[in-house]
Amino acid sequence: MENLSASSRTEAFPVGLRVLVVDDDPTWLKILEKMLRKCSYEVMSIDGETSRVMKGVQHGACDYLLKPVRMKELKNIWQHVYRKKMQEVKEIEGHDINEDIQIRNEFEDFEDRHVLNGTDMNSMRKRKDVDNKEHADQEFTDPATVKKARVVWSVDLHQKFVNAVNQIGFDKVGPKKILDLMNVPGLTRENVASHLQKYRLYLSRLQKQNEGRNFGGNMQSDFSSKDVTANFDLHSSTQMQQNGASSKYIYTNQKIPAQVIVPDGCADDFKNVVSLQVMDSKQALLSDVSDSQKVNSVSQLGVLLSFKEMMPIVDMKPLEPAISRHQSWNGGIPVMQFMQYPKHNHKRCSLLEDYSCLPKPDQEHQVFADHVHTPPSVISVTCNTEDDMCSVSELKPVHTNQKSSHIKPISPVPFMTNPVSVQVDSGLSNTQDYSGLSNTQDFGATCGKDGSTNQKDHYNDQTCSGWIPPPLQLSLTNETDLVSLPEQLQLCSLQGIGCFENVGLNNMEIFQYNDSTSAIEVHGNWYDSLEFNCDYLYDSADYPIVDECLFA
DNA sequence: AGGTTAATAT
DNA sequence: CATATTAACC
Repeated sequence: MENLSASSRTEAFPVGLRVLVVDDDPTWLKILEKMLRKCSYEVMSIDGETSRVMKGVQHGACDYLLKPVRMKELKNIWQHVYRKKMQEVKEIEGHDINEDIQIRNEFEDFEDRHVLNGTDMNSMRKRKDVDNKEHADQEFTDPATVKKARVVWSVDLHQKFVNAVNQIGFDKVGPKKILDLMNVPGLTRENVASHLQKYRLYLSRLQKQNEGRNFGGNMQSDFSSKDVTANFDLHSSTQMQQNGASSKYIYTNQKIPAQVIVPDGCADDFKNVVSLQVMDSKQALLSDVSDSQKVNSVSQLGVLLSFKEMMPIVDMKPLEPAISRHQSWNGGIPVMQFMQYPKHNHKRCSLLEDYSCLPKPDQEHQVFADHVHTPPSVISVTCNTEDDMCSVSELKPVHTNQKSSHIKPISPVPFMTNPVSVQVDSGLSNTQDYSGLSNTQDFGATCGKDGSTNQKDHYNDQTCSGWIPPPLQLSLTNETDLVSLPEQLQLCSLQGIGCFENVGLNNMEIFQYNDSTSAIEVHGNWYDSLEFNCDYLYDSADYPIVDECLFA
């Protein structure tokens, strides 16, 4: 229903339009007009002459108010509007709680501002109070009496939030910006601020855990994480520009190993977090990395995947070798840790509710971008159970013959040469529920419980005790072999993997899974350089478009 | 004016 | 208890 034009306001009631006839009190008229216009109601100011009122009703007026307007009457009208709106919302997209909230909030807001605080509405207020008492029994239907609903951060809402954060850039986010981007009616800045607070807390918690796990034991000072908070402020004034070229970020140290933590969005039970640790080194080290790998002298990437909420790091040994090497390369350079975020423009980043989609610091991007020529990457996967861990591979190239592997080596990408180590830890965890998948609950079980297994065994023997040959393979390197992950991980890692994109493999893109299908989508550069062949995870058809710019 | 943090409410 | 809201501070 359209609104009546101003000119028609005092005259005839256009046929087919709903008209709300109100008294001509300027104050009320203004209030109601504003309040109802949003709902496609037209507020009219006329006298109470019966004929005119009748005319209005005949032409669709759903109600009318005569002076003096009482709160009760106003509420009734509002209720009408409210119901109508709700119905419309339902018809369109099912019940959207946000709409509901918005409408109710609007009314309350209106009530507070114009009634409770109105200087010239004292009498009205009194009446309102009386009315409230009189109709206490029907409050449940009265929107005005409904307590302000708490915003429920549904998956969808959170997704919007995350998307907004991604677009803005983690280092530049602010409740206001996020609110604007989210464009969710009824949502307030405070709501967003609150959620942001929780979000940050969540991220910091994850990072903390991750740090402990990765650096706590064997890693030393170099990696000792300074402040958790540092993660959030990637000082770098990184510009998240995908515009590409602009490299504005000031990176503290390019050689700093970076750790990316990726929260997974798996189901509650799946408390694991996937974190990616990226290490950059210029040395070609990795001699052991592989023969097959031509290590270039550029940067190496070590990617660690760990599952969310893991327990304290149990054992880092599997990674030790790699790490030590890294250290040597980097010397005492502090590890830069940050949360991994999807590219801003990842429209595709639709991870479920979980916080997996973090804004991505571009620093990484930048850093790696510079190193276009990186050595082949190697992936090492380690799976830590609560007690022990299994490591699949190390920096060394894995010589696997797994044909089964779903991984299909992809055309080697020249620049994608960094060795990538993936560590998957599974632990117990708590449970935040930003997860949507619930497939990995028993991930730990799959890992050898004996814990004694050492990485080598693992990666040479995939079937080593407890270790279940994972179907999921991340093959980041051409020659490198695949890494296998426990099945349960497959899905989980989805998210984690997605994060790779930002990890500085400039080519990596994120992939996300859809809630409905859990399908993962890989897009972006990721597979430019990498090849993921997990059919079950995603369809090649769905592969995102490769960013050709990178190849240019 | 907004953002961040702490307190409080649910 | 986890999370949302509110209030108090930068």
